[in-house]
Parts: sequence; structure tokens; C-alpha cells
Amino acid sequence: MYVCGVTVYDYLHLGHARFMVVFDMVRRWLRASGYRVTYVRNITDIDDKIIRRAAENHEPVEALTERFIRAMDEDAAALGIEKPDHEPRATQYVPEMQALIRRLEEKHLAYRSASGDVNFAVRRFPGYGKLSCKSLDELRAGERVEVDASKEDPLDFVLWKRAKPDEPKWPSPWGDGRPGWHIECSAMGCALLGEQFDIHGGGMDLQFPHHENEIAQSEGATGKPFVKYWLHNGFLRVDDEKMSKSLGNFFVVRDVLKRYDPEVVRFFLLRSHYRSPLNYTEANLEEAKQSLTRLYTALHEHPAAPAPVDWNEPHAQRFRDAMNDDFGTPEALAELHQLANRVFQGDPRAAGQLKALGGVLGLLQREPREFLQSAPAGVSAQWIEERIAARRRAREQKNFAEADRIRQELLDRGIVLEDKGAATTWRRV
RNA sequence: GGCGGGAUGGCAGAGAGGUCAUGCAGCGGCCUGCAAAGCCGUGGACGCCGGUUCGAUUCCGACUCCCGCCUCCA
Repeated sequence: MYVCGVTVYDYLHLGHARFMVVFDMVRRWLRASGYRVTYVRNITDIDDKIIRRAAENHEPVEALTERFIRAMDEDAAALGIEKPDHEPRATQYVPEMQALIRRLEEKHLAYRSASGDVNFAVRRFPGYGKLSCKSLDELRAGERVEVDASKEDPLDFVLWKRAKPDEPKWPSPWGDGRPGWHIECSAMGCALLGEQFDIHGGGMDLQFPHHENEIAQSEGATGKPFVKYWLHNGFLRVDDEKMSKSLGNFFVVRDVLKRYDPEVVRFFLLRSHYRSPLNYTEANLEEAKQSLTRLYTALHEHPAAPAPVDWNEPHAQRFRDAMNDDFGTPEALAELHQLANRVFQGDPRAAGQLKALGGVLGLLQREPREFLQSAPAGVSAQWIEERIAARRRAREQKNFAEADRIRQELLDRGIVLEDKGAATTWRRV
């Protein structure tokens, strides 16, 4: 499985988090289903925006990309995203890209333009547009952007860019330059997974032109079908508009994680189907938190020993059916709630299933207490225990006014108390 | 202009030709010193107009509205 990764010139935003969580889920489900999965997620570490940002910062390109790759790794790990098997960087596969471009030249699918770039000739590749259901004559290239007059067809895309002054460059048969954006995925997918592979993923917006171009490059060069299944995740929206850097309405993952537990964010992202648009609002995140808290509360009250999933059990069967039907995580999560209901009703086996099935989605693996008591701002556990002890003394003396005052004092700091008979436990709001 | 996707109860969000989504919120009860958590019970929905059908929110057609892509974008 190959998934188009991130161009590393800034911190991850929630849209990145969504595709990374989604394909992490896909990989986990395929693995749980018994498939051997090799997961490749590339890193684009050379492109116009990176070069521009590095220049603005007065730092070398490599320093910029290294910094943001490290930041990406931290954010991804926080969200419970497992490392892919391979994370190839574009700059490490320039020879493979050049070899691919040469094959395209031999097949007369690529040409050098007057500007010195090497372009792909879309009109000479018969299937162009088949993935996105577009026909070349329907597309309006240049309607919103000026077209390079040296292209044979306005929709031709660049494979190799002629070097400009003060930009990173590699020697090549076509002179010094650097690769175009689309060629890297064809080259790296081919290098790591072969000329044909099963699954290719990415965001909706990559379907055209990026993935269309990948097909043209790969199938043009090899003459063989490139990918069996294409998966495109829906967008994260803000106020019902696409969230993107160009619109400036994006939320950075690390900012969101200052306010929400990373597992809540993961849960929020899996609550809707991967192809649906998902609206980011404070209220939705809050709701995801409540919902996940209920599941952890069930595991807290009835601790479950680690155990494999019992796939013969009805809840697990429905969970599996939901996941097998195009990765239906909303229904699968509903099944988790059904199990939590069973746990609260006193079914001890349900807790084990709940935890095991949660694990399949990368959820519910923490100590419940740790989740329920995570990050109350500015207070220590000792102080909380001291207040609880003071309240217990007040209650013993039937001084309920004082007991309630202490409870409110804690609530004002985001701590909720729960009396279980004589004992009192606490959790964050 | 072309292509594609969507409209579900207060909110989020699944789904199926006629019996429950699920969670949060609401309401009644139990538990509790009072709460919280939990339990029991409960109201509330399928954009609009036609058609097919014994029956459609679920199928078909028109309409309205929303969103995405056609430019870098997850």
C-alpha cells in the first residue's frame, strides 16, 4: 500500500492528521484481517514551497525539512499512528525518477519543451483521465492559471524542471535540474512495491491531477496496470469549508493537542466514514471526548486483561462486517459502545472484547485511569488527594456544606469527584 | 461551463424496501446526604415534487440547496 504523504515545510495540520489516521486504520484492519501489508508513505522534501520557505527563513533546505520531519514524527506518534514500513524521501530517489523519465522518453510520452523542462505529453497517453472520470477536452486548463506556452498541451505536466539559480539541483541527461512533483510517487512506489501494487491512497484533492498523472507515468512506462484499488479520504472542514493552507483556515495538530487528548482527536477522526467530509468544531471534539470517556469508564470499572479478539462473538462479527464494508469505522465504533453498555450491565466478557476491538483501531489501550485523569491543568495529584481527604472528614461529620464546597472547588479546576460507597475517585472533566 | 459527492431526529453520525444504529443533549424513575458515574424507561428524523410498489426515508426521474475537483493542496 502506497499513500501520498506530506510536503514538509510546516507543522502538520488536522487535515494531515486525518489522512494519516485513516490510512493507519486501513493498514491495521488489513493486518487484522490476515493480510501481509507493506505500507509506504512518502515524504516530499523538495519542491517550490520548501525552497521558498527555506529562503524566507535563511536556512538550508535540509535543515528546514529535517526539522519538520521530526515534528511530523512527534505528532503522528501522539495520535497513535504507527510508523510506515518505508518513508522514502524524494531527494533519495532522484536516480529512479530519472530512469523513469528516460523510459517515458523512449516511449515518446515525454518531450523537452522550449523552456528547458521535460514534460509528459498527456494526449499521447490514451487512458488519461480514467481515474477522475475527466476527459481532456472537458478540462479547462489555464482558466485560473496562466499556461506555459511552451507545452504541447496545456495539461501536460512537468517531469523534470530546469535548474534556476540558487535552487537545489541534480545533474541529469537534460541538464541540471530537479524532479517535478508527480514523478516522485511513481518512482518511489515502483522502487519499493514494484511496478504493480494493490492499494494507493491519498486525499481527495490528489485524485486529479496528481494520481491521474501517476497512472500516466507508471502505466506509460511499464505498459501494465499500476494500482488495483485507489482510496481517497474526504476533507476536514472548518465552518463547512475545506481546511487548507491556501485558505488560511487550518488548525495545527500540536495546537489542538494542547487542548485535547491525542486519543480524543484520533477518536474524533474515526467517528465519521473516511470518505465523508468531517467538520471540525469545538463542540464535535468535545462530544468525541465524552463518547470516548464513556468507553474508558467502562474499562475502568471492569478492568480487562489483554486478550485477543473473539471473532465468533456477535459484537465482533458486526464490527468485522462494518470494517469489511469499506472500512465502516462509525458502525464499528457503535459496536464498541454496545459492548460498553454490556459491560455496565455486568457482562464481564464484554470488557475484554471492548479493549481488544478498540485495539484493532488503535484505541483504548491505555490504562483507563491514566486517560480519565489526564492533564488537569495546574493541580497535582497530591493536592487532589488532600482535598478528597478533607471532604471525607467533612462528610463523616455530616458537614455537607463544607463537603460540597470542596467538591465545587475541585470542579472549578476541572476535577469531577465520584463517590463509590465509602471510596471517592476523581477524573478530569 | 464540465465532472463528481451529499442533503437523516436539538447536535454529531451510520444504515436498510416493511422490526434497534450509536453517542451527546432532553424528559421520567432508581441509586446518592446532595451530586457524579451507572442502571431502567421515554419523546424526536429521513430536503422538495412526482413515479414504481401492497408498502419508500431506503429504488427511479425532475427540482432546490450545499460541497469538492478542473491551479499547489491530505
